Order: sequence, then structure tokens, then C-alpha cells
Amino acid sequence: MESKDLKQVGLKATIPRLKILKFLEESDVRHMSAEDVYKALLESGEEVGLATVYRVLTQFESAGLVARHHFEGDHSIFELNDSEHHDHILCVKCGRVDEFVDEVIESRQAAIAREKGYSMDDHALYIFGVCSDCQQKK
Amino acid sequence: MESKDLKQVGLKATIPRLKILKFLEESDVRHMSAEDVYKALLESGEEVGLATVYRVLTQFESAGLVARHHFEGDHSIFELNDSEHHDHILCVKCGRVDEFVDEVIESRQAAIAREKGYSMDDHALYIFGVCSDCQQKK
DNA sequence: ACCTAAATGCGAAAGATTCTCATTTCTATA
DNA sequence: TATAGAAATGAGAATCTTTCGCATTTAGGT
Ligand SMILES: [Mn+2]
Ligand SMILES: [Mn+2]
Ligand SMILES: [Zn+2]
Ligand SMILES: [Zn+2]
Repeated sequence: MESKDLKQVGLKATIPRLKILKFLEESDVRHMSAEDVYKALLESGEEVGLATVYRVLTQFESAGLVARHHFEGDHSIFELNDSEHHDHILCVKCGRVDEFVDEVIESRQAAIAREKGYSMDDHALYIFGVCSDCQQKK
Repeated sequence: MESKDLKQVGLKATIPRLKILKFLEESDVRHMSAEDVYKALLESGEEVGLATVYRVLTQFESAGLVARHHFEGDHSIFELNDSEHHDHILCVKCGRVDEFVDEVIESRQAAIAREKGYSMDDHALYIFGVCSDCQQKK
């Protein structure tokens, strides 16, 4: 909810960065590819180079402003880091994405890392299925 | 452990397919990219086109002979489907991969899908961390 | 206002995967 | 066992996403 300032995270407040951040904050779609961001900006008349979109999103990720996901394996999906950590459940028919947090899973993951002798950095959990809407349509 | 026959899964028993399957069965490395498989076959004197490796691995996946993973987001990793379902914990330093099964997590995932109104097809869970070996080295 | 490092935009390049299509190989059937 | 036809292969072109190189522009401290 609290929009962090670019300078706070050590990034110069350039026009492209401000446009991209503003777009992420105001978009009602939470999960977007770099291409999605690029096209959306173009359509709203904001000109930002595609390479810059990629660069800036990566910088935002490093700065903790956005999270990167690999929902399908091919391209990266970004989302503004404005809420708690959460995992995702995705509809394989329509692409819908829902978010969830499960403390049981979180703690089991930590336990597994411990059991295996790993220090845990991060994790990715994706559940794939068919959402209720798509189940009815078929 | 039981090596299924190609014809059993509806695939013609061609030389390239037999070579790839045999390689997967005999390799001591369990998780490999298409490129890995291609190069390993080349080195052992078996000539199989790269495009064929990609095609065959995808066919094997459809047939249930192999599983495909997206460990890092970019390229696909394949493994022979000879054991129970399991998830993975990966070392971000050395690339080591360990496998685990956790019934608690499995059932929580099913519960979450139910709660969200999804019919669950599949899931992917990757834990990233630093393995015990790499922790000591640093 | 000026200077310099940092950032941008463009197109080229990269890496992974798929596609095209001429040629080869299975396999069912005669 | 010979043969026809469908299916599969191999080689390279094409595609897709992402990164790179570099000339030009910009932010921000002096
Ligand atoms: Mn999310
Ligand atoms: Mn495995
Ligand atoms: Zn759906
Ligand atoms: Zn390690």
C-alpha cells in the first residue's frame, strides 16, 4: 500500500522509472510480463523502450519493489511488492491467478530445508488447476 | 524402476527415441536439460538431432515417461518418471538438487485448491537455498 | 548553469525452443 | 519378405524472450 520512493531504494528518479512504478501501482492487473508493461505504457501514450522496461523491472526486483515469478517456465511475471509474501494458484484454462498464504506449508518448507541441511533462501509454490468459472463452462 | 516400453505408451520404437530413453534410464544424473541430453548423447557417440531431442522429450512428457520442471524459470529440466511424485530443493550456489515428499504440504495444497474453487491439476514446489557443502565452503 | 556518472533507446545479439520441409525409417499389410 | 504410406528425423531457419553495445540524453550534486 505504501508506495516507496525510488531514492529510498537507491535508484535515480528518472522519467521511465517513475512511469513504470506509477503504472504498476495503478494497474488493476497485478501479475504482468515485461511485455505487458511495455504495451500498456505505449497504449496510454507513455513511450518507454522495451529494453528499459526489462532493465527497470530487474532493478525494481533487486530493490525489493517488485517480485518476479516464473508461472509457466518461459517468461517472467512481475508484481508490485506491496503485500505480504504469498503463493499462487493459477487456472490453466483462462490464466486467472489467485493468491494465498498457508502457514502450515510455510513452516513445513522451513522444516524440510533444515532436514536436508539447507539454509533456505526462498521458495516458489504454484498450484495449477481449473478455476470455478472455467469448470462450469465445460 | 520398471522401464515402460515405447509402444505401450503409443510411440513408435525409433532409434532416436530408444537412445534417449536408454540414456535417461542409465544416467546417474537425474535432472537434465534437453541440451544436456543432446550433448551427453553426442559424447557417447550417439548422433541425435537437437530438435529431435526436444521433440522426443516433449512426447515422453505427454506419455508420462518423463517429468518436466522449470527450476530457474528459463529452460526446462527433465527427469525420468520412474519414482513417486516428489518436489525439489535446490542449492543456488552449486546447483545440487535434492528431492522430497511431504504429505502435509500435499494435503494442504489440495485443501487450498478446494477452498479457492479450483480443481487441482498439478503443482510445482521449489525450495531454494544453500546446501550444507556450500555453507561450509563460505 | 555545468559536469559527470548514470540511464535511456535503438537495434543487434543471445539463448532456448519450435518450425519447415526434404529425406529417412517404421510397421502394417499383401 | 517386399512395399506403401504414415510418421519421424535432421538441418537449418525462424521465433520468442531477454540481454547487450553504444551513441545520446538526463538527473542531480557542485
Ligand atoms: Mn501475487
Ligand atoms: Mn526429481
Ligand atoms: Zn479459469
Ligand atoms: Zn551447494
